[in-house]
Amino acid sequence: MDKDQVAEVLTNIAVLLELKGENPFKTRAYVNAARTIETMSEPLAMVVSEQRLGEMKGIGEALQKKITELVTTGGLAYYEELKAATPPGLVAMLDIPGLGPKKIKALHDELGIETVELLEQACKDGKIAGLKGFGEKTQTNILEGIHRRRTYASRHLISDALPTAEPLLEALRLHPDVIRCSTAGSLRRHREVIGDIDLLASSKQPAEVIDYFTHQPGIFNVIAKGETKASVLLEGGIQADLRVVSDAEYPFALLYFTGSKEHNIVMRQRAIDRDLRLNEYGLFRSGAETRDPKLLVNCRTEEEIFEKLGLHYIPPELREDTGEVALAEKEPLPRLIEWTDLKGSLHNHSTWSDGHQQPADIARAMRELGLAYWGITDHSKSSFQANGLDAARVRQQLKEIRQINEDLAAEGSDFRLLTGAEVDILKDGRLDFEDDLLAELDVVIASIHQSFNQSEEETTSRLVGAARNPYVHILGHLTGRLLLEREPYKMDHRAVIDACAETGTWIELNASPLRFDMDWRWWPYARSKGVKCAINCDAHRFEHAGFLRLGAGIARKGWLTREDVVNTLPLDKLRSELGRKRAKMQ
DNA sequence: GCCGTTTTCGGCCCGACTGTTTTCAGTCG
Repeated sequence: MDKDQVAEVLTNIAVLLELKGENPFKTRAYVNAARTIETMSEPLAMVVSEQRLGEMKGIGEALQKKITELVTTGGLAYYEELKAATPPGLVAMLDIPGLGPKKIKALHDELGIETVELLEQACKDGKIAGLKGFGEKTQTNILEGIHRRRTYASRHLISDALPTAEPLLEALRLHPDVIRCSTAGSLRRHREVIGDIDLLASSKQPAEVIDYFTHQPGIFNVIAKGETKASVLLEGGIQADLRVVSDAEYPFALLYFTGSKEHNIVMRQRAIDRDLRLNEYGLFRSGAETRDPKLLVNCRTEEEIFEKLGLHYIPPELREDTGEVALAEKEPLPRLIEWTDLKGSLHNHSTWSDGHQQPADIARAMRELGLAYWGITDHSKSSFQANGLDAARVRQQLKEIRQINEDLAAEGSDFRLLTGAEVDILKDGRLDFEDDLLAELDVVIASIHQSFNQSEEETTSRLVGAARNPYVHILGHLTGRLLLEREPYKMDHRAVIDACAETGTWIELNASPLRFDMDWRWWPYARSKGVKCAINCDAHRFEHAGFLRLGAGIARKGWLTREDVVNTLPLDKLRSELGRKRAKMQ
């Protein structure tokens, strides 16, 4: 078993233990161990065989044994026993809001309820309200929760959440009682997929702000409403939570609610190590009363809180507990890329294949946006579903684009289209075009669009092979995933990144909000190997140029700076970089 | 289940909200 699989088993064990009613700290030990395994940089099998598991934080004697069993035998008796003892329907019930392990256990023990369907029926029959600890309201809420889960997905693309959050935030900004406000949570951290929208405001009149918020247009219903906090369900199916705090508390609340949870635990622990206490209300010198204002360490902004804890500032995108705190202790974090650093996108489509606009119109639109260049890289012939081009049509398109560029030059414009192709990596690893054709193109992207179900070894060797081709500049959407729709195909990131490092091949950060592929979690490794990134829109329409902004946000999560991203370069420098690999490999 | 210069037991981040109770447990983030 590899580390992802081991981490998944450990996470599942934690869920099963919760349902069993085990000590919550024992449960957490499994969650922590899963995270440690997932984020370790060495191959797990090596650490196991060298018996160095115990050196890792959070892995003691018991977990060493279990992980070793998983890695060496591919299974774990303890896990199988737990699974056998827990009806799978109970796990599904955890997804219903308001139902946690204790209530689910009670439902199972008292009424023998083992599935969501049985639970729904029991609610309708009025059997739940009579149980100790349950009531009419809980029964109704469970039914509503089951219904809502069927009607709406509970996870949302950031591209759906951002435009939903913006009007709410704007409304808060305009309210006279609101002093400061911001998004928080996973949205502020710019996660690719979010659960709900977190908003934070400071005010002297919290109840009024809460009331104002719950009466905004676009609210389907109000889930909860208190003095300082409200949750609403928006018409698009996304939940939004608002918390209102005093302005003195605001920076602490913003830090706390931006998270992530794991990052917060590290920060709190750091405060404790300095004889301080950090929570959403403040940073306090140690004392019996944790919210005693006399013990408060004054901070007006998040920046000041980091400073008081002996840290350089950590941008929200990096607050994921992937080593940011340890580094911020030693030195300023890298200056992350800004979306305005981007000069164009190298991977885009036109009506020649499955795009919606013609090259001349695209050139005009992208020039007006203030970009410097735009690659036209239509599909190759094997992508027949996308109207892929054969060699003859590619050469025809080359002529058209050259003419457009000549016209641009005649008008005195510096904007240029780049010629290119998104060439398919075929099932057997060959490319869909011959090298002599690829050599005629400004920019070549190689991507997988077929045979998604091959083994990890086969897919990896297709990608490594493509990287070894001297004419391929970029590997496109590395894993083929479609967020919330399609799983990535199996491939070995490390091996592919290493091959790119060796050959001078760039890796795409496909900025389509359905893809964001390669995943941000792999960019620090790629960066450490000197592999460059191209943030590409994979645009099929004008509007997709806006993906540059979203893509830059994901690149920031991957710790990327302007220097790591090739399409921050001006056109002449980009052209010389595009020539570098071809020169090196000939 | 993990951890430890206050170390082999007794902690483990912590507060708001809801619904059920009648002082609090469970859930959530």
